[in-house]
Amino acid sequence: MEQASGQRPLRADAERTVQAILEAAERVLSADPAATMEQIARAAGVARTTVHRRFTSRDALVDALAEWAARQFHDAVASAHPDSAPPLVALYQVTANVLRVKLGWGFAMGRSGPGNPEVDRVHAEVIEQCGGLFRRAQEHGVLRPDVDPEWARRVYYALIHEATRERSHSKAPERVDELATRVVDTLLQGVGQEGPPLTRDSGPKGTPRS
Amino acid sequence: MEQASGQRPLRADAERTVQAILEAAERVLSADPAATMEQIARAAGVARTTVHRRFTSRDALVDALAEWAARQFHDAVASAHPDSAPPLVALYQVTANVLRVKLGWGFAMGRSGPGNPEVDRVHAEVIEQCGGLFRRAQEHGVLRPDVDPEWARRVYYALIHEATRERSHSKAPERVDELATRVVDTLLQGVGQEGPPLTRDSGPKGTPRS
DNA sequence: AGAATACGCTACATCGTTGTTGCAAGTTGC
DNA sequence: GCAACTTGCAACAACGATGTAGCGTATTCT
Repeated sequence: MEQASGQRPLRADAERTVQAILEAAERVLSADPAATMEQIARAAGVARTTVHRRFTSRDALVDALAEWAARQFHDAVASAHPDSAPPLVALYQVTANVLRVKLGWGFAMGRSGPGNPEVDRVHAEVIEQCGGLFRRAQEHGVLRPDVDPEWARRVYYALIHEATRERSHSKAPERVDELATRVVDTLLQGVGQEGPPLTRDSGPKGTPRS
Repeated sequence: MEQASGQRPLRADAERTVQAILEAAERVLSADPAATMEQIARAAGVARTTVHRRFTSRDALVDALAEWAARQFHDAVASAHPDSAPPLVALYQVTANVLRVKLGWGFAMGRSGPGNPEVDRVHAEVIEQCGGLFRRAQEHGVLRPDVDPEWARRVYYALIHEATRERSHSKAPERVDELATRVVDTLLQGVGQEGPPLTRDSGPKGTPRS
């Protein structure tokens, strides 16, 4: 077992094949989570038997995929120094980094599920870091004191996920910055006008009271 | 084809069986989208063959489920009068109604996909209504003028979806109101302190250090 | 009560997917 | 150039899920 993880040094072409399979699996499985090995193999431009040679089973393949994505995810968050940089800077940096990764590996990151314990461990670690960041943000007055940090984190995740569902997947760096700005803006400010909305009546416009 | 849709008047007990199957399918499929007919049948308390008697195929079952959920979704939105009530009232009402439905039928609503054209039509209609509501909200000064209405709608969907992922699924009415309040609050205000965050430097704030 | 309908159960046919094996041909690396 | 490695291809076995059919029994409706 564990053929995909560098058990023994693979030859150059074999290494490329593994990479091609992983990328194809990402693409195909994000479109249809129940896709067959045949579809994945065709998308990777290899024979189905070759896929089985590199990954002992279908589960092993999606496991490797999830593990690879989890590592990318972790690195994207960690490289933004979420527990040392100023909260707002770190928040933006984390957002941009994660978006960059998730734009290309959307499938493998969503389907974490209780499968690989290693993947769960990494995800929990990331949640821990995000939680710490949000706590610091709250102490620094970036977040409102009365919001549940857990809810804030989940909203944050959801916004990032939604941002990756944008039309026209141009992975250009400036596009990522634009998306990150929108995510952070929406997270902190929402989409409404200033002023507490629910405590006031439905009073339409007229008195924006600038 | 089309056995589930009242082709011919079913007997009372048969009608109940159909209902039980749909509810069980919702529960089981939300836990595992690739669940077997056997699992669904067991969960419904009937034999697998009975499921096949009521639904010609597996696809027909999930189709019926999606159609049923789409109708519920549509009714939940329409009954809030999204294009006549004051925007803020309508927004809250729509949120509460949709939450009420989705708390019990989360699976069938997420998996819309390009399957049943009727389902797609209903969903498009709902999106149309939401779009109109958000446009009116913008005109009434509830939404900021510079936000993309489409982005606002997607954020709205994501927040509702996230709210249904809460621990402890108590479908108590007051719980729904609490969730709806949180969703609308977060949508309009976000989770941050007042003031534009990204234009200012990382400086935490006016020294809250109590 | 009687006819129609619905259900559970068993058995069976079919199909698609998974995973394996062997061999020939092509590629890489020394 | 040669040995080791890798891939494609074809064939095969095993498995689970889907869908069908028949029969005996239970329920509903009138």
